[in-house]
Amino acid sequence: MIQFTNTLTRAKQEFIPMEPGKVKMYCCGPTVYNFAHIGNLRTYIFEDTVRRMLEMNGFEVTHVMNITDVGHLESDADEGEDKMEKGAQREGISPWEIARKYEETFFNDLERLNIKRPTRTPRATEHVVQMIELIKKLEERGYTYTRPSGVYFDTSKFATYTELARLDLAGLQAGGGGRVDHNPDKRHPNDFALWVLNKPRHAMQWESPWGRGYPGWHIECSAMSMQYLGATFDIHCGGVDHIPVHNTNEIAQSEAATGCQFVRYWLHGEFLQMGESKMAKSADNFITLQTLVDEGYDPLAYRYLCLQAHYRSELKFSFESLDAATVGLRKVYATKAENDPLSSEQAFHDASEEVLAAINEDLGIPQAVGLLNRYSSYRLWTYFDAVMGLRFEERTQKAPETLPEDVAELARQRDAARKEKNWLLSDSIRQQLIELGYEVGDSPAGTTVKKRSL
RNA sequence: GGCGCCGUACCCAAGUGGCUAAGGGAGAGGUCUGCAAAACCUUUACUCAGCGGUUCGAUUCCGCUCGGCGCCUCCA
Repeated sequence: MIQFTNTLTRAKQEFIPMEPGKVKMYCCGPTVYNFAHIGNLRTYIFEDTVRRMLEMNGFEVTHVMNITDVGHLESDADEGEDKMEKGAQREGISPWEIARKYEETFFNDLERLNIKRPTRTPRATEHVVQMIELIKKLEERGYTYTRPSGVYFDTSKFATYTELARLDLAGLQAGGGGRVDHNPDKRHPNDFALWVLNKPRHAMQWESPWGRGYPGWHIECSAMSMQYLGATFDIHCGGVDHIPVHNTNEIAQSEAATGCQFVRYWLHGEFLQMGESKMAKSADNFITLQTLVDEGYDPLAYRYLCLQAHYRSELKFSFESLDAATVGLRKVYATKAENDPLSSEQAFHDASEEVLAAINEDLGIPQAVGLLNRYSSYRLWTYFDAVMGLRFEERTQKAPETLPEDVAELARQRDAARKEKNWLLSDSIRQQLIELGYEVGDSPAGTTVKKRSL
């Protein structure tokens, strides 16, 4: 039995897809105006394990992730400057080039983290027609009102607006501490733009029945998810920050348009904590995957770190814990194929049932990792790498490498020095080899040298 | 002002109404070694922020206090 904590009910529920054997899943993707940071990537790793776990259970998963390449306003206070344009100004290239550039680096990050490429990754700019159709439908059904600044969704017309986030609208309106900008065009503070009008400085614009403008940032997820997955689909994933606004609005506009349930299971990943606060692109305190690589870390060590924390708990990031994960993963890769502790079929079967049960209970990846470490079985690691995604076999079954000649020569010199008990020389050669990035050891056969894998 | 999350050993982090509170890292001791590295073995929370309550029994449920964080504006 598979169980997920469904944000809709705030309870663990058995997962049963609409169509036997098939799962339709949508995940909020990146806004491609800058590098993804490792906090963003934590969420994509979580979503990847959801998909992999479903596949291990025999489901055929259709995984859709949007690419947000339409710029949206920085805030209501900003006049016309959006993220895509901000990035474009920063780098002196067009918004379209910015979008393609960061889309590419995003996919590159996924690859390095061994995150499976989603089945489809539709771009918002290529689905403006579908968004307009959806807004038209909402307009026909009387859920919208149009003002000079745009077409808005009237949240007061959607009775279950507060359901997902359990919002207290009165409370939201009472406080705010000055953080909420009051847009005088909105009837209710929670109403949101479906189509934005009269922002001439905005670079990306399209014609629409309401005039030239661009889509509001929630509508793309509704339009694209329903196009590729249907009016109702099984799973929608995202970060916890999306619950009160983005996902809430997605539900409202989707269900108002179709009259049927939008998503059956909502799964939300918690944040990565950087020191005292969350990592944020706007705060400039973010670390990219490339930063980690530049510091000499293996992307999969970061993946391993993430696997050790439950997706619904905050994870405190530090280089100390990344170091710990690196050493830990190195030991995982050192698991020997010989003398497997689970040599009997019965033992292997029992152990894999135990690990799968952990994984299937609300994605208990951390417990599963704990079990895999405890069993320390090559067979078991190999089997469950389908979910863990640590490239276990690839990293453990590396073909014996051919050493560069200078390295081999140093090793020979060291053997000679050791034979003469010239410890001073042999130790200095060892140091040289280590600095070249090799692991050096002594065996009865002489110096052993191998490239450090991570 | 509203909504929500969290507080487990030096660090990261699982987990459970009651058998020995996972796992990883680090530390300590040992085997091995010319010395190391690696590996292996042993070891490290009578306790789960504090105080009350429910209970035969709570770290796990409830309340309060203290502390940390997130969202309510774009945000994974």
